[in-house]
Amino acid sequence: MGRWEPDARERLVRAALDLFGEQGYENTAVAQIAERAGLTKSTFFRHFRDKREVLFGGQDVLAGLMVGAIAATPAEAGPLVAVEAALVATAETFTDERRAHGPQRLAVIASNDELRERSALKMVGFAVAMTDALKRRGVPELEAAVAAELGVLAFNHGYEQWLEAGGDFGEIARRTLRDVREAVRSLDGAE
Amino acid sequence: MGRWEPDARERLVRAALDLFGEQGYENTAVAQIAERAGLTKSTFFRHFRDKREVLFGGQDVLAGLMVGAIAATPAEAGPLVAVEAALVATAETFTDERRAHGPQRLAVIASNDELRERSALKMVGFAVAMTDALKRRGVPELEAAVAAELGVLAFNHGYEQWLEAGGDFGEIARRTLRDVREAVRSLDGAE
DNA sequence: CAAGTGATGGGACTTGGTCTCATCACCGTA
DNA sequence: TACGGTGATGAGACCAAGTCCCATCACTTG
Repeated sequence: MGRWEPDARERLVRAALDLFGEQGYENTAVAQIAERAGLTKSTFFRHFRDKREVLFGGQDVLAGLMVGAIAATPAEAGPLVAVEAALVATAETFTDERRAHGPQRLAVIASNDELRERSALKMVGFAVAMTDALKRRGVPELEAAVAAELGVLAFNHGYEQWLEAGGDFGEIARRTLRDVREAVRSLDGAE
Repeated sequence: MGRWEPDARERLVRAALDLFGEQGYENTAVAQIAERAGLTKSTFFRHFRDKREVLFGGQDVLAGLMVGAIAATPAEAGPLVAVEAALVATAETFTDERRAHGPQRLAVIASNDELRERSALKMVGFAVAMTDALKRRGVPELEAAVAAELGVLAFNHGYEQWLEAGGDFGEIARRTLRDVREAVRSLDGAE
């Protein structure tokens, strides 16, 4: 595969993140992002489906890791064990570099409706992916859906904590999933 | 408030639903929807934030009903009792007329990414609204989030069943919420 | 009957996103 | 070393979503 300046995609992400921080998401045109990255609008849309997607690059990879981990979990294990494995499996993508621009990314997303929307869709994507993976293990529909939803909740809480404090995401996710399970138990106890 | 032909908003919704069904969402321009409703593009965007929103009219009302019901639940009641009240409180909006074009609406949403995205955002909106309402009752953060998420799950399953079989949505929602709770219990039992 | 109000029409304008075609760097091979 | 193939890019036309601004029209109220 031929190339000129390498890493066009990464350059676009960086340019976008910077410009969104400087001027806000809505005040930044795609053409401007491309220009700062030394590219053109055409090329931008060749790398990203739309303007939003430049902020959600790795999400599909994450879903894949989750599904793989659930499939690889021993058949005897319960659904929540598989979900735990799914969260832990994503840990490899939580690099220091990702943590560096994480807060900036979150701030941009929080500032804009379109972006919150896309974020919501990505989370639903995780839930659906895990639900399907669990069903493929023979877990009944509703149990699978509940387990997946709790997993997404734990994932999000874990992500927040990882951004704040750093550390091994695998451990953090295990902890937040345990917290979620405790919350479930106290819920069911109270009436 | 002066007016000409009344119910501009309803006419726009009907026109949109029909055209989406006939030609698909993407092949239908806003100007065309407006034209069929005897209006113009300007007026369309005065009634709806964007093209998607024409399919998600009542959702904000639903969130309001949920929040109100949770606030009105006796203080001694547990979070899931409040969530049940929230779901039941939305039953009044589930009219026969709404059920009539429900399947068509769902089919259109399922056919398009932008619309699934908007739908996901609305569900997150429900979850956030209920979570906040529960926290205002003194429910700890995580328990509130879990209860709200389970509530949204039950709501969605209930909506599907209501579309299929009809009946009183309040009863249906109570049943699906009970099913979700049972699924939670079997989850926690298995390991 | 005049003035005010709220909903609409109309059109200019920006930008996201698609599409098509030309171009250019690199690669393998003769 | 020349040549053709391939894949990434550039360039520009084009359409539709969404914003803005101003004129207009129906209806109400004093």
